[in-house]
Amino acid sequence: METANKKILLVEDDPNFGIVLKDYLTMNDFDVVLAKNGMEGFEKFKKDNFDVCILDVMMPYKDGFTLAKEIREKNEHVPIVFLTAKTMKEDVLKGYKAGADDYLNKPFDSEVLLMKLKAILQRKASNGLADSKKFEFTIGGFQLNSKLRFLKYKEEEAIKLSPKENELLRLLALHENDLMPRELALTKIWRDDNYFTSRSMDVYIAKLRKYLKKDENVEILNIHGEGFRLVVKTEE
Amino acid sequence: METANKKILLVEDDPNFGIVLKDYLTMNDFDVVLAKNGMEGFEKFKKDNFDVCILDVMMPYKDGFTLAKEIREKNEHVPIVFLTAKTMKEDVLKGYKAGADDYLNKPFDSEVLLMKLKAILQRKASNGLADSKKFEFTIGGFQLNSKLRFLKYKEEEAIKLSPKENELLRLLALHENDLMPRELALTKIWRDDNYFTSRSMDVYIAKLRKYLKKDENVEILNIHGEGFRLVVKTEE
DNA sequence: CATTTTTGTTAAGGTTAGGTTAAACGTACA
DNA sequence: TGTACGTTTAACCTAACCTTAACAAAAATG
Repeated sequence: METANKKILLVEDDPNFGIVLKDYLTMNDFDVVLAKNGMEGFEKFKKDNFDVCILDVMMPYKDGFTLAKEIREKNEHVPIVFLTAKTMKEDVLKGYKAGADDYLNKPFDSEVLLMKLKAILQRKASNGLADSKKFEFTIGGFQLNSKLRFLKYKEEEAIKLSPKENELLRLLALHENDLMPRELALTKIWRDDNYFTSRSMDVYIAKLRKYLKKDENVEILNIHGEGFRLVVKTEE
Repeated sequence: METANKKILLVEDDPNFGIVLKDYLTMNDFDVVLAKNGMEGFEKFKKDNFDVCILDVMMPYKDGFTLAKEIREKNEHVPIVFLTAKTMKEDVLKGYKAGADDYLNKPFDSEVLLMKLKAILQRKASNGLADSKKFEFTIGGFQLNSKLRFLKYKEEEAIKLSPKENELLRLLALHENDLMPRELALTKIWRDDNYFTSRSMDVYIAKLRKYLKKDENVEILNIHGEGFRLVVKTEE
């Protein structure tokens, strides 16, 4: 189903080490987004969906623990791994309290990191079927929580979604920037693919478009005769 | 439901270290069973149910990794933490392959171990089971004591809760900010899930809402067709 | 270019779930 | 035997949800 690589947010202030690590992970089939400080890391986190975050603890302006806390507020479940040169007890405690999934001392063996990442991703995956477990999404300026069925735009009050709205948006998000075939939604959500369910789905697409209008970088495009595509323009 | 302490199987061949660690964990409210080698460890594992296993890697006759493999065959999910003096890459890799949940180098800080154990147990707990022995909750400005069945707002006189009010609010609090499925409350509290018990539950939700009105940051939201959500807004 | 098919959108209708209050019921206990 | 308390049932109303219809616009078709 999902053939895409796992996406990693790597926040590391040492440019040399950052690049090396990024390349190493990329070589091992991860999609890596590198941020060079906590601020940038949080911005990038908000704009995309990651499978794991790797955070350096010692960073200027915003340290890894503070960043982790902010990330947890946006997404309760994304695994976080800390990197640190320090071995002080205080830091370790702080890290676990912030919801760390693992902890690595620098310098560390890159293969160990790789094993840890795989262990973490597998743990998440085995608690339920891979992406059927995924219910938190970032869609441009929106935050979709499809377990609690709400859609939140920036700091605005969350909008409640109906079951159909929710499942449809979730399906679109799972295929972000890619085709979400009409027939897929109809069989998965409506359990039946006929003229009327199809029209019903169009009604729901219209509803979602209305919600998503708040962010002009987000839109649902139609691919005539095929399905829909949720696109998120990422401008610089 | 579960009032018992968490049970730990500790397998450690160094008698001095083993006793010290056992005492330390016992002091911290764990039930510890100590085995002094892999063979004995496996025998004890088969005879009881453990919440976590802590295994020394370097042991005579049967090392920790081999033991871990045997344990995994008996129980796919019990968390395993390795202790080792070695720092060799090989061993770390072997450990993760054998399904380790964490990894600690000796000598280590005992408080770090404690945090790790808690993190692991919490991870397991949040994946379903173990709704534990929690009876006191802070809900915004309220204090719920569900053993004594009262709800206190700030310094006001405590309100007495009826058994049903109490259990329902407790269930909601256990799932604070998360979905508390309708069906869960009905099966756990009403022992039956039908039209009338469901309506009865709605009546109790109304009662609780009335009590909770005192704090405008606390509310019970409905998730149509799914259940309820006790939300506590944390303003800054 | 005319025609058919697909999609966009809004609104009406029907059904079910939930919110709330009050009366009925049941049981323990004075 | 009545009254106090917890709980259920009834009743009524509103909100939520989904489908269908209707008409307009866009895209494909020949």
